[in-house]
Amino acid sequence: MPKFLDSLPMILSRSIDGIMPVYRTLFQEHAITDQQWRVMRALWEQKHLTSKQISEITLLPSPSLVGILDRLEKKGFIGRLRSVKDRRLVYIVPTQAGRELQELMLPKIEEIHDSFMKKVTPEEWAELNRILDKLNEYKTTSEIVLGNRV
Amino acid sequence: MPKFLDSLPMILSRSIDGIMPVYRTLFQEHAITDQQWRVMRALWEQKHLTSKQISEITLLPSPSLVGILDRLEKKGFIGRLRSVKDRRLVYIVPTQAGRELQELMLPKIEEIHDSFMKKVTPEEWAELNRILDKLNEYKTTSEIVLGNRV
DNA sequence: GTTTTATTATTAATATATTAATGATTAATA
DNA sequence: TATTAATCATTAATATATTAATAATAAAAC
Repeated sequence: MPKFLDSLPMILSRSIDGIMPVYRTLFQEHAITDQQWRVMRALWEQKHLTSKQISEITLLPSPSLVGILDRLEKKGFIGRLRSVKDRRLVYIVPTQAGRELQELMLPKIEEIHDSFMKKVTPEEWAELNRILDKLNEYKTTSEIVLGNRV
Repeated sequence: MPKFLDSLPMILSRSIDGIMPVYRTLFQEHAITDQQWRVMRALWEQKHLTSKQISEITLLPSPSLVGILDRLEKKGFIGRLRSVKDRRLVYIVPTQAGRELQELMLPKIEEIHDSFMKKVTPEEWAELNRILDKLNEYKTTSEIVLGNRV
């Protein structure tokens, strides 16, 4: 009856708990958090992004982003620019210091990424993505019972 | 250059973001949180567990657990019992109401689990676990370069 | 053109995560 | 056995997640 530890949320949590500390060592060297890096990473090669776009790219919830952007702004890594065409929008732009942080961190982030890629074959990596996507496909229970005849 | 969205943290985050809402609907019906359910689930068929044991089983960090247990206690689902043999330990025990909550929720949790299991073949599920484990195996960079000759 | 509806960023309230530190207690060691 | 080191639960400080609500603005519908 080991369903708890083998449940989907638990195996994914274990995986994340094992993976993030590898990145976190780097984040701490630059005194930023996981989420703050996600935002900076999303701004890579972008002139600007709205808060909503950043939310969609980074998967960070909008209400959380307010504080995350506040702190990045206070650290001098980003700026906020209210759109003149649609005054509801706020464009987030990396500052010079933000660009420098990106340049500094991205190569090491990619190193870490590569180190994970080396642990599995390209086929396994593709399989992982395929299976996760399959688990996230939306189907109602009845549709499953009916044998996927959507 | 889509490395960001295809990075390990991002694909796992996307997966969790897709999966948890399915469970959360049930949690909300019983007015508890993801973490609070994890604790109750860990206590299933256990007379008692120490806070530390619960932390290890549920992957919830000890400092978070203090508040989570506080709230479960306030809701009447668990009790705290100081050990007499080792007065550093605190045993967490489910109350009658806690047992009833478990009985009520566990079947539905298993239904949800089964609905996910139906989305993939048993082989795919095993593959997923195997690949995630492989990604979490600890190897130093040099060991990988040397071709796993540990 | 004015009312209604949508959208964007934000606030508010509560719960949790992360890191470091602490008090109480027990185990290990000189 | 007196001292030191380790362990457990907890606190503290800061950052983020979750859900619901709000103010400002824009788009749609009447």
